[in-house]
Amino acid sequence: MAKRSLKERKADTIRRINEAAKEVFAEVGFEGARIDEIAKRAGVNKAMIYYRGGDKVSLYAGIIHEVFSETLGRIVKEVGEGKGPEDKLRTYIHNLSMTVEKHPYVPSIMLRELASGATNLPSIAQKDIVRLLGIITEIFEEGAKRGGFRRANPLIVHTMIVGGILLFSRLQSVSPKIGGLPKRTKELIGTDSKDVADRVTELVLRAVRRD
Amino acid sequence: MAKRSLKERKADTIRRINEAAKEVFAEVGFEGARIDEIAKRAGVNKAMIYYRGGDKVSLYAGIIHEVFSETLGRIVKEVGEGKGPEDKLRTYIHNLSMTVEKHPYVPSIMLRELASGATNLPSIAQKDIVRLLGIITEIFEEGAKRGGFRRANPLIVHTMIVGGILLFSRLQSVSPKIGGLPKRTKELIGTDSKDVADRVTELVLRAVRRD
Amino acid sequence: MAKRSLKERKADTIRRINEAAKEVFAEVGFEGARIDEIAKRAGVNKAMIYYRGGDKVSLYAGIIHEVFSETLGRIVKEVGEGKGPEDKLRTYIHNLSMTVEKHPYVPSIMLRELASGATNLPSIAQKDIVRLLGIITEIFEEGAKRGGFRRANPLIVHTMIVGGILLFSRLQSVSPKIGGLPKRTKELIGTDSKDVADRVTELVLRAVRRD
Amino acid sequence: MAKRSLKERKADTIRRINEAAKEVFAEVGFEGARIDEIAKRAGVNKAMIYYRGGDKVSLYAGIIHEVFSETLGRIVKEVGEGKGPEDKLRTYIHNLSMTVEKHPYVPSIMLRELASGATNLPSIAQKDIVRLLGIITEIFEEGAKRGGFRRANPLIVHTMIVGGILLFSRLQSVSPKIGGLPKRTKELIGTDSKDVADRVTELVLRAVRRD
DNA sequence: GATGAATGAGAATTCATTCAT
DNA sequence: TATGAATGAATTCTCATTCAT
Repeated sequence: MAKRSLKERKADTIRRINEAAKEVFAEVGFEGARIDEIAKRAGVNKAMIYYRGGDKVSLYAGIIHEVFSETLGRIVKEVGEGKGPEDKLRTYIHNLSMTVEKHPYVPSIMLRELASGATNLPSIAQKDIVRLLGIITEIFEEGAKRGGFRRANPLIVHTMIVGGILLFSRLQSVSPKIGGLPKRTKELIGTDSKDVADRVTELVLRAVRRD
Repeated sequence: MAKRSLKERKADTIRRINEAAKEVFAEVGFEGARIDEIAKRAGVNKAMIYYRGGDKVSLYAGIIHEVFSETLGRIVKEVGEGKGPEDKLRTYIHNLSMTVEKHPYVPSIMLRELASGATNLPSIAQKDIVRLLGIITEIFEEGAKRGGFRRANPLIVHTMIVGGILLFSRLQSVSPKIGGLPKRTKELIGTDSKDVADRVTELVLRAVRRD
Repeated sequence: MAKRSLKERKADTIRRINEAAKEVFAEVGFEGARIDEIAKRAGVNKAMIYYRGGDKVSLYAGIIHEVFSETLGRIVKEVGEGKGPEDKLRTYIHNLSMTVEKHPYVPSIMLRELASGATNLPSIAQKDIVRLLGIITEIFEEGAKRGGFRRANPLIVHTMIVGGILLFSRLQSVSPKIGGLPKRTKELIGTDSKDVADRVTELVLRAVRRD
Repeated sequence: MAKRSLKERKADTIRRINEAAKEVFAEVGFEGARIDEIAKRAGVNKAMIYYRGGDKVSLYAGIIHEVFSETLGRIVKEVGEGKGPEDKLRTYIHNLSMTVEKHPYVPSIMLRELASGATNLPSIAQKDIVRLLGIITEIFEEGAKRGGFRRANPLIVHTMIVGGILLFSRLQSVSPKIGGLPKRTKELIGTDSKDVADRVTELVLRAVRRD
């Protein structure tokens, strides 16, 4: 094995811990996650996790924050550059979907946070959510005024978008475990995630466009 | 105080245990739930739970099964009686929404199950899900052939419907805890749940109707 | 084994835990004490200790408080009844010595608290100490005014009394472990504790009496 | 900054480690002391402590030994030079007090050792204690035979002396933390340590002198 | 039917110590 | 000489579950 510098080893260790934590949190949630298991998957001693400054809570918070700030950052920038509400809505959906595609552990974690009432969600992430809701509300306001959108409750649309993306992603993961699925259903589930974003986008736009 | 028969006391105890369990599982999930807490809320001794309902797993399974079989039973019956795909889709959405309305703990539990890959979902409930997916698939097939539906992936529509209902319900619960929400957003969240079903239905129908 | 009622068993368990805790805290101090060891000596499962409401801190605090309030109670009462400062001083010393005789774990615990700056001393016990110092100060004031006492710093006298009692008690415990003690020294150490109180009293009175 | 030789740096490092260790051991005892904390206060890396002084036990032993051998050496020498038992007793007390004055961490450490039954006391230090007890025993024997001392148990006198010095020193440290002390008591505690030795000496001599 | 007492098997976290550079 | 990285072995505390009455 090629020798690596101390710095590289450190960085690698941290990265492995983070990867493992994402996996485990996604699989079994915050409460269900075991530090032992994270350490094992990261290939480090359990104490290493604490040495690197993280107890369970901060490990979790770090992961959430990373994803949220990245996603929100992209959305703020790209939606800001969008021409017209329809384009902006496309961008909005596209970016949410991209996050799920890049970080497959996100749906599990987010669904659990929604389930628990955001118990373990760091407060900074809560602010990110508020901003996200603000953005889609603006898109709809603009759409109703200038663009061709019907009047609709943007939060319901938002939950349908996010719900569609998150739940479909989970359905894809869960389906192999579910026995008795007919072939046809399996094929429908096998849709790839870019495709999902496109289909969701299409459905949403049809739903909100003025005739 | 009027004396109650043994039978009545027994039934009452079981009912209280079930109510408490639903609450706790919804609040903190399966892993996070504590038998101690359930016992406390039910006003019974911890040992009583084992004496009655069995262990944590079966307590959970019982709750899930109750809701699933009830919901699926309704849907099978009423969708079967529906006239045409549009009517059937309305009934489908309406019944899902009704379950959430009657059993406010359902969204939390379901989202967690989706998150965890149905780890704790009893196998009988898995069959129920398969049947549910079968039903919506049929509605869309019929809609594409005879009715006025466009070709669409019914699973994506299903996840948008369910996602919309479940996530919006959670958003309503979580929102008081989230600081910094603008008034306008709070108003939009305050929509009542029947209304939500109607709005979801309307959006979905617009999305899937052929022009 | 004779069957005992639930209440008796409970009381017995609590008593055994308390005894064991006193032993262990005395032997190795608060920091050194292991819950495992306490449980083992008490003949109960480790979890029992927590079931009975005590974590390490409260277990310790309970023990301290018991001894302090008992001792101070006796001293306040009996010193109050004493005739003249000399009698009161005898009573003061006698009662401190009695506590050590009845509760052999006290010297270890108190010396450690003095060493650590009362880190683990419950605040109520701190108040007890303040009162104790108040009492001896009054005895000396009265002694200087009315009785036949010389002017002396009562706190120094107090520390010599308490130091003598506590350290001598410890010397008796430690001496068997110390190799190389000459016979004569061993004999001197073998003095019993009532005797110690008497000798301390005699020395102190000689030291403070006006010629 | 002037460059220092390797030797100087090494010596300085060792000195800093020793100072820090004394502080920490005094504050929280052997069990409570953390190598991390010692390293931090010494301004060195944790591994340095092992590289230099060995492990926790030997670090502790080194500190104890230093103080003990120094104190005993002084006492042996100066008591040997003393004229008559009264003078020797003065010297004995004076030297014990001097050690406490020079090494403020000693009372805490010694009280803890007494508390724990000398668990962590290196065997060489145990021999020092035996010699110390021998010396005071001899002073009293001489005093009873030739000088003007009454018959008294020298070990009890020793514990009163040592107890007075150690406990009063601790009382001074602890008192700022204790709320509710009356002004008068605070003033009495504020006595400086040389003064304490003088007062203890005076009290002891009055107590043991033949009338 | 109901419950207080009790426990085995973990769970997170800490810490003295060693390793590799 | 000096140190950051890493870990094995505890340690406190928790919790689902069983037992005895």
